[in-house]
Amino acid sequence: MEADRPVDKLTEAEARAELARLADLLDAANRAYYQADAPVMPDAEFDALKRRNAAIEARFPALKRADSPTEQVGAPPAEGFRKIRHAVRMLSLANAFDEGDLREFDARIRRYLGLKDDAPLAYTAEPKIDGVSLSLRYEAGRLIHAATRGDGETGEDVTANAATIGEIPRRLTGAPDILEVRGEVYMRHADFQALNARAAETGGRTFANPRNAAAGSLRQLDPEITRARPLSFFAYSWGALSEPLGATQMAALDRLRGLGFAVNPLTRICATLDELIAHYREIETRRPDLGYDIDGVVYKVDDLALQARLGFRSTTPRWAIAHKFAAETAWTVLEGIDIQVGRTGALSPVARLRPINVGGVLVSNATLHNEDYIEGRDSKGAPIREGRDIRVGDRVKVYRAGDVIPKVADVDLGARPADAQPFAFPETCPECGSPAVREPGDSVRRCTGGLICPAQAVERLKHFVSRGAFDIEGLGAKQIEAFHNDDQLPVRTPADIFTLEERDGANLTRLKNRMGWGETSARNLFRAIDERRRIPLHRMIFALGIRHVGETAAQLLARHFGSWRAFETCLTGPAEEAMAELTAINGVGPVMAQSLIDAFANEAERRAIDELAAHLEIEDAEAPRVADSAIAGKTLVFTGTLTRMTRAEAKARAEALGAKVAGSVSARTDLLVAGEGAGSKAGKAEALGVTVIDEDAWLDLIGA
DNA sequence: GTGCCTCGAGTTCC
DNA sequence: CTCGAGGCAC
Repeated sequence: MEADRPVDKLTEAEARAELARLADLLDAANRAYYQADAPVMPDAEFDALKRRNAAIEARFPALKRADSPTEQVGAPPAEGFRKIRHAVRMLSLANAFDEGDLREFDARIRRYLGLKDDAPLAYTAEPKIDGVSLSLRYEAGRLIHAATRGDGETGEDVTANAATIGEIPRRLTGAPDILEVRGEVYMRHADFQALNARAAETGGRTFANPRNAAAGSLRQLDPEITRARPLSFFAYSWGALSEPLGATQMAALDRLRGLGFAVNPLTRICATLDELIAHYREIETRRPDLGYDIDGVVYKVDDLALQARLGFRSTTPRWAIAHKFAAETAWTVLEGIDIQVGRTGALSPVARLRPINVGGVLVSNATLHNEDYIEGRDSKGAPIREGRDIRVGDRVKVYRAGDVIPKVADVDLGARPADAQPFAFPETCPECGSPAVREPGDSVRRCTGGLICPAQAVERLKHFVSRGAFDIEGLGAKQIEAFHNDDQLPVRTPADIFTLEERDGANLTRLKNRMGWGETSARNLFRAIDERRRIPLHRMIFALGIRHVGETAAQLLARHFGSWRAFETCLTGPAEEAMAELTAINGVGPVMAQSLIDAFANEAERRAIDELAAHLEIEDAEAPRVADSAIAGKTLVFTGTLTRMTRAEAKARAEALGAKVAGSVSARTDLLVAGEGAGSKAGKAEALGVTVIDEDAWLDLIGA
């Protein structure tokens, strides 16, 4: 067709067809570039098509499609939404799946607070809306910004879109000077159906479920599109505040309602666990008639002073839990079992399924965990599924754990084909043929090929360029695969990445011979690689991909050793000394230490590390940051009975202020906090000349 | 030895 | 998101 006819000569019908063609083309290119990381057309051509699309849209605004490529930036962060750092982190919630989990939750809270089993402890219970969480910041009563949750630390700025939602006030009267309201943006069933019906009529794109519709609508680059989408909002929490909203969760929610926010009408106070369960059942019964999707019930300790005492674990508050409804399940046929080989050599079975819709998502793969799971046993050998094994050809039940990860939950023995054979888990690596062995006590079988195994090598490289490691822009998983298989310009070890430009030569001929690479993209890649020749120590350690050493452990090691030289010297020295130094680090035990020592003792690994380090300038780690508090860096011991807080709480407070808490008094103890009825520890402390303070002095010290 | 709590590693789909 | 297991406190 006349693809390149001048825009001003197009008839309306031609323009419509051309816009459709461009939308497909650009969408495919976008996906290839951003999702698969394998460009299918040169950047210049992509830009030209995009300009043409925009020109046609400008001339025929009425024809602009719902899925217009000008709206659908493939999401390179730079062109997308601005980032907003949350003043108070947006956490997720721990989950409870049955009454047992719920009783444990209550028991844990009582233990932490030192409350007896029969002491009163009220909770709020409210439906958990299945939408998109949003944080709204108001200053002096004006909406300043709206941010999505993102990773909890940093979200996306969707202020212009949020401001178009009717249930989100742009101005508040009588609100605290600073007020961050948190809640859920969602779409009601009726609105969702109407939206999809309209989209179907006009040939626009329809959404699979209300949650996707809400998420997609909130992330429109053009707020006018969001305005046309029927979104709703429930407030359920808050972030930064210049003054408290109330003394209890319920009072705070009432205050928010008074300020003009919608608060879910099914929110209740429950005085006992039995009341919580009764309210859960009631919400479950009413679920089909609510008119919007919910996926459980959230319980929170009502008393905000108690919430403050309970505080947070690493990613969740201790004072709240989400009681989830049973996940949707579906039956389908297991068409095959493939074995994937991971970075550490772990052989993981993946179920290939006859595609099936589970809760609004088409699922064709699912995890089968490991060898034991297929056979119907748990890691300790106890039977699960009454010991029924899973065979290719079986009819299996699939669900999405946490509404995300597809899993095979059960098998229908009645539907098993007569010729179905038990699955023979491979004892050699399907990728490299090396023996795959299972260490005693380990639940996974691992390929012993190490770097010989192409699957392990490529997974190691993917880890190397991943987000917490070298994070090289334009060099994602797909590109790593391509370079790994490239005979002209191979990348087989991390060091190869840093010699790419040199090996390709000044004309970049080899890279440009490859599909989708032009001058610009090649230059951009080399620039991105150069930017990482200077790398912080912790990123370097994490990037090595040593088993048991994740991001946290890498930070710990970097802070302990301070420099690459010190780290390397320790690990290449005598093994006993290395073991002693490593295990002395708080948070490093014998297993991780051995894993580190083994990695540096292996000749091939060691060579790869040395070659890599030669291309890099590894930055020293910052000296451990000493928290700014009276007890930072001190070692504390508690003894006797504390009356105003429990031991667990006191310990958490002390650690939050940078102190270490030990169990017994020694010469290294800086401070002993003696509660009522302190015994031998106090005597020992005095004998050692350790400062002893009472509970009141302790509370003064921490400013409580 | 037991019981948290966290971390690490593996997983899917958009 | 979940499971298993490492690390640590009791």
